[in-house]
Formats: sequence, structure tokens, C-alpha cells
Amino acid sequence: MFLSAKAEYASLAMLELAVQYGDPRPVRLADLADKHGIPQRFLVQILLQLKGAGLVSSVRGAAGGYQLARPPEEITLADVLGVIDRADAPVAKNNRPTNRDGEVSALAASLHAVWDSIQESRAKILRKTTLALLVETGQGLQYVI
Amino acid sequence: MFLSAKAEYASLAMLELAVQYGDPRPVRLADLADKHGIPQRFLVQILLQLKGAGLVSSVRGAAGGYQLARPPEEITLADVLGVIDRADAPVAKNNRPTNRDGEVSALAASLHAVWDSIQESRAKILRKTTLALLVETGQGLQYVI
DNA sequence: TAGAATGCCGATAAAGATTATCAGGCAACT
DNA sequence: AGTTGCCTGATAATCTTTATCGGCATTCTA
Repeated sequence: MFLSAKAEYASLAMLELAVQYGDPRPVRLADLADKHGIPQRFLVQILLQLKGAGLVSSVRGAAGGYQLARPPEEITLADVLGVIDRADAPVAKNNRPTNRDGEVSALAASLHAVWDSIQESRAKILRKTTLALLVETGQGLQYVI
Repeated sequence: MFLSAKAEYASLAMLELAVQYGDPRPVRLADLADKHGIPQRFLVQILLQLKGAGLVSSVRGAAGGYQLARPPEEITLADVLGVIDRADAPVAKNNRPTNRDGEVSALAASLHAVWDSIQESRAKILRKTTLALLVETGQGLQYVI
């Protein structure tokens, strides 16, 4: 997998919330976790992050649960993964290798240019993929292993 | 950084070898490591992997060192990172989350379709980026921090 | 042929990130 | 009240990444 399990869990949970978006009843944590085989305790942390970022709202108490904070058409995977990625980003370490003189070599610079372009193409895809789009795509597919 | 340090080290080492490609004298490990601030012992492992994959050849003994096995025009970043990525790939774990019934949900399937498309766009960029191209690009740039 | 330079190799350690798990509290509904 | 379910901070378990070590093998040079 090229993304962390955490990122996948977050995406799946958001998609499930997207499916149930019309329904006024919030979705219980246990349901989300159970439906997609996600450890419940772990999912709590993820949802709290998503809530902190304003993507999700929660209702406490009995009959409580989670809901999307905005319609699925207005949430992209970039939004979701942005929250997750940024949080576990180790620290903004600027470990770009330097040579003896403490400068980034021209070679390193052109290498980073390639990586930036990869990042950008990835970001472009994520930005244009809304939850609503994925939910539609999912309809009708079977894909049983 | 979105790629591992190891991947970056490997790329830098290969680029350095590309720069010195015309020269009949092989490049010493210590020089490679020193020039780009790479831990020497670590770089050994990397170079051995690259050698195993046929991208690099080595000369043992005094005045020994490393050389590209093919001209820099014929080696792409995809070649280099392919060697590195594949080696540390945890095992081909098929941890794709399943629901209660052991099936991959339609949601998960459409999610993976997005990820595949990201992977493909990344691969496309890496495949068209040769070492020779990067070395040229690097000429003339300064980029001191 | 000795000695120095250099690559080769397997094992293992140190550090860090990921992936959870726990205990206990708080809020809301019935 | 009591039950359901979210909130929070801390901590443990596992895995990956990133090195490091010791000692051997090969080649050049004097």
C-alpha cells in the first residue's frame, strides 16, 4: 500500500458518512468501524482529527455519532488526506542532504524538481476527486475477492 | 519528504555516477558518500542493491569503486527507485480492509482505483526521467540554502 | 610479497513512525 | 438514574527505516 492504513481508514470512514449523508441520524462510531474492519479505538482518533479540521461534526450522548460537516460534493480526498498527512508529518524536517559545504547540490535540486512534479500531479488528482464522485462510482460495482 | 532517505540517497549516488560516466576511473564509495552527506555504511548497502539489479558495476581492490553499468541516457529514475522500493516492500501484504463478510466494499474499490491512478501518474513521470536528463538540468543551477 | 586501499557481506542495533489499546471522563437521551 | 456513546491523554506493541559493526576478500603498488 502506498498510503498508510490511517489514510485509508479516514477515507473509508468519510465515504461511508457520504453515503449516509441525507439521513438526519448521525452514524455511530461502532458502525463505521465494524463495516470496514477498522479498529474502533483507532478510528476515534482519526475522526477527532477530521472533526478538528472541520470536515466532520459529532453528536454526543445516546443516539449520537458522526456526520459530514459539508455535502459530499464539497469534500475532496485532498481535504481528507491533507488532515491526516499533515498530522503525522514527523516535524517539517529539512533533511535535504547537503554536501561538505552545506549547500544543496545542483543534482539534488533537479531531483527535487521531479519529486515536486510528482507531488503536484498527485495533488491534482486528489483535489478533483470528491466524496460524491467516489460514492457514485462505487454504485453497481461488485469486486468480491 | 515523500520518498525515503534511502531512495534519495540512491538517486543522488546514481546521478553522481552519471556525471562521472565518461571517466574510466571508478568512483570511490567514500567520495560518493562524502559529496552528498550520505552515511558511508548505509550507502554500501544501497549500492550493493543497485549492483544486484544490474544498474551499477564495481571494481574491487585499491583504486576500485563504482560505475554506471549503462549510459545515463538509458537509466531512468523508475529503474533506480524500482530497485529500492521493491526491496523494502514489507511483503506484499494484502491488507485491503474487508467488511464483516470478508469482501472488499464497493467504496474501497473505487478508492483504490484513485490510488492506482496516482501510482500510474507517478510511474509515468519516473519512467521518462533519465539520469542524463537530470544531469543536464542541473547544469547552471545554483540553489544555495 | 607485504601492506594499504577499497569493495563485500551478514548480523544487529538505534531511532522513529505506525498502529493500535487502555482507563476514565463527559454529554445526552430515555 | 441509567445507559449509550463520544472525548481525551497517555501508553504499549509492532514494524520500518536508518544506520552501524566486525571482519573478510580483492586488487594495486612499492
